Amino acid sequence: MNKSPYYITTPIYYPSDKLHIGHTYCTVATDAMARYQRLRGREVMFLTGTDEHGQKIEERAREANVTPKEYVDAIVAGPGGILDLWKLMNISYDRFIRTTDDYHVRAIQRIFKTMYDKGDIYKSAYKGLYCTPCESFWTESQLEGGLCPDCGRAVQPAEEEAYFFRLSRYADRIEDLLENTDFLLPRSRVNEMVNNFIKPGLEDLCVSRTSFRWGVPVDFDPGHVVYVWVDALSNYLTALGYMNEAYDDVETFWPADVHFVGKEIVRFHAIIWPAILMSLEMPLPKQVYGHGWLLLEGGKMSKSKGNVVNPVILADRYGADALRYFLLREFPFGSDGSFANDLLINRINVDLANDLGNLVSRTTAMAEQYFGGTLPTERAAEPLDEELLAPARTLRERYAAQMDRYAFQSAMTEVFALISRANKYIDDTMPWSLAKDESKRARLATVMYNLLDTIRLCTILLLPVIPAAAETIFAQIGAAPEESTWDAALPGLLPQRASVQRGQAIFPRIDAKKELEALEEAAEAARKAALPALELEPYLEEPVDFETFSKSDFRVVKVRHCETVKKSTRLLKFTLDDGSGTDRQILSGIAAYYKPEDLIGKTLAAIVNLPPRKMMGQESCGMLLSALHTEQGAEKLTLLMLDDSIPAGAKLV
RNA sequence: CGCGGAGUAGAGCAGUUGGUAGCUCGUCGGGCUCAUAACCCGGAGGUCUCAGGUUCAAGUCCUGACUCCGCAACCA
Repeated sequence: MNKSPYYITTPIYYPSDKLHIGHTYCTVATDAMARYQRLRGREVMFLTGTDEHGQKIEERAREANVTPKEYVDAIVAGPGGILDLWKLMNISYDRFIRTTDDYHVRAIQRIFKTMYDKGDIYKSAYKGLYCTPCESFWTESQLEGGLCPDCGRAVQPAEEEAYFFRLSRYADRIEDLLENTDFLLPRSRVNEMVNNFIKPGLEDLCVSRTSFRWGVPVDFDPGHVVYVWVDALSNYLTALGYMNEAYDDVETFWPADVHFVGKEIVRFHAIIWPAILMSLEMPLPKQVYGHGWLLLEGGKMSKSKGNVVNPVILADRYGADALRYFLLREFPFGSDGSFANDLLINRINVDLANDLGNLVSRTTAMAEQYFGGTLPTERAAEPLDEELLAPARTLRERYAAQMDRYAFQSAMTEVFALISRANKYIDDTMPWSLAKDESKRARLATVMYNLLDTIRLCTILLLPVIPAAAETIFAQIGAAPEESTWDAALPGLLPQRASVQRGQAIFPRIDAKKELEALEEAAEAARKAALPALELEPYLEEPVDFETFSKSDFRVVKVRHCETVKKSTRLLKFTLDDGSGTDRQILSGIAAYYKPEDLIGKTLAAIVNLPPRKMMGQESCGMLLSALHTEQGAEKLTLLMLDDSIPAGAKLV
């Protein structure tokens, strides 16, 4: 068995917002792989973290009126932040790096200087299209209708001084790496990289900026900060202590065994990162795996579409294990998948509740009922047992073959095929029938033992995916720690006098219909909470001259009568005393906000010299004044109500 | 002709190196009663987008067409 160290990483996430199910997906997969390798007996370093610099964070912080550091601190370490999410999801990372950590900042400065001294980083001019108000450079393809995508104003060609990385120098070696090795997986990502980026020619990369301050300063050239590539990618090394004194693990763990990354950042990891390492004369990671995305309703998940799935809500309702299992079982890791609540609930019910949970439940119940919880040692095997035991003997190897190629979905399918086989074995052997015949106690004990032992075996292999539930199952079937190791993942290693301890249902069945509705509501509530608390109408920039304003005749009016308008959902009809001696009729579209009877007798304000206008066949002479604003996406309207001591007809000036 | 991916039963998906097309839900029928109304068996339902080609044999390889999706470089 291979006991060599194993180093695996997630990307470091950009904490400009809370993380969503996509980040959770990647991190859960990495965690499962890390736990699998630990199960295999390897010394694992599992690294995750956050990429905290850059213009976007600087802007967000300014909008929130806090410093950038305060802003990211809240998202990373604050309540409900990234650290909390990983705790909730039971993520067993060994180290968490933040690019604002002192040791990382110092190391980046040294790395930058090293590459500079070598001649791989040089100073030149960055040319681009610049939006002055936004202080941002844009590429041609980013523009919307030739205008700045942020503010919609015109952009000008401009240039700024910047440092460049001589990426072109390494193009040939990288093409060879991608095409002739299995460095980048799955294979389908290779064509995309080579055709899109390498064949057209690799251009040198801009690796510093002067247009914002929030980054690692270039210590030998004040005014420049290190741009994202060198800063973020190097985290995989600095977290081990490369060019810093915080840790001393480079020898042990570098090169990394695999970087798990989303397909959108494959390019950075498969081209730029190897080039940086080549420049630093460091060994390359063994593999980069570009996993697929979770799509929603056929489209990409995005905040603007309002279809972001909140992992916290799901984990709270169903448990982290259920969500972890779903993510890894439902989707092929290398391709995109469609996320939907009904898929989640269905998968939990069918696999975890009906098949696995129920198997544990019925098996432990029978062991208690027939043997008081502890099996006797007499045995009576039958040929039928082989139908369960034969696949059980080979399960571990079949599972490992899938896990070793990152095929979580197939690995889970292998395990659950044996769980299904165990359920069938119960039907085939009919323990309840054996229990009625005293002479068949040895046979009954054999059946129960085979079942408990199969559960144990399957549970070992499920440890990487559902760690907490697996421990509960071990406790219920009486498997000791030494019987829950990789070496023990073969049939027959549970003690003959196994002792069960029946407990609560491990994965309770979910009422699908009720839960789907509840999830809809929760999503709706979350959407509302995310809307701005208060929105105001835009202020008019065009001035109005005094004369025009003075022409408007605002008067105090008293409501004599008020009623709804037939066939209209929005209108209320007012009969008003405007002080002139003649009643005035005004129609107003405020039925959604007021009941007619509540308004009778109130003192309001109206403009009375608007030309009369017909609405729903009735004449409206003027307009009532009200205040309008938006609260969490909902429009609120309030009539201007005045002190009742003011007489009708009083002019508002 | 920018690049890549996808198109398989009513729905959602799996099919690694070409060898009798599988899974979940739904549906119809049967069995069991240990269990979380769960479990087990069986039936119906597919010209594997279309058209060519290679092969003894193609969902799987090749060519072309149609449709959908993603990416398009300093953007995490």
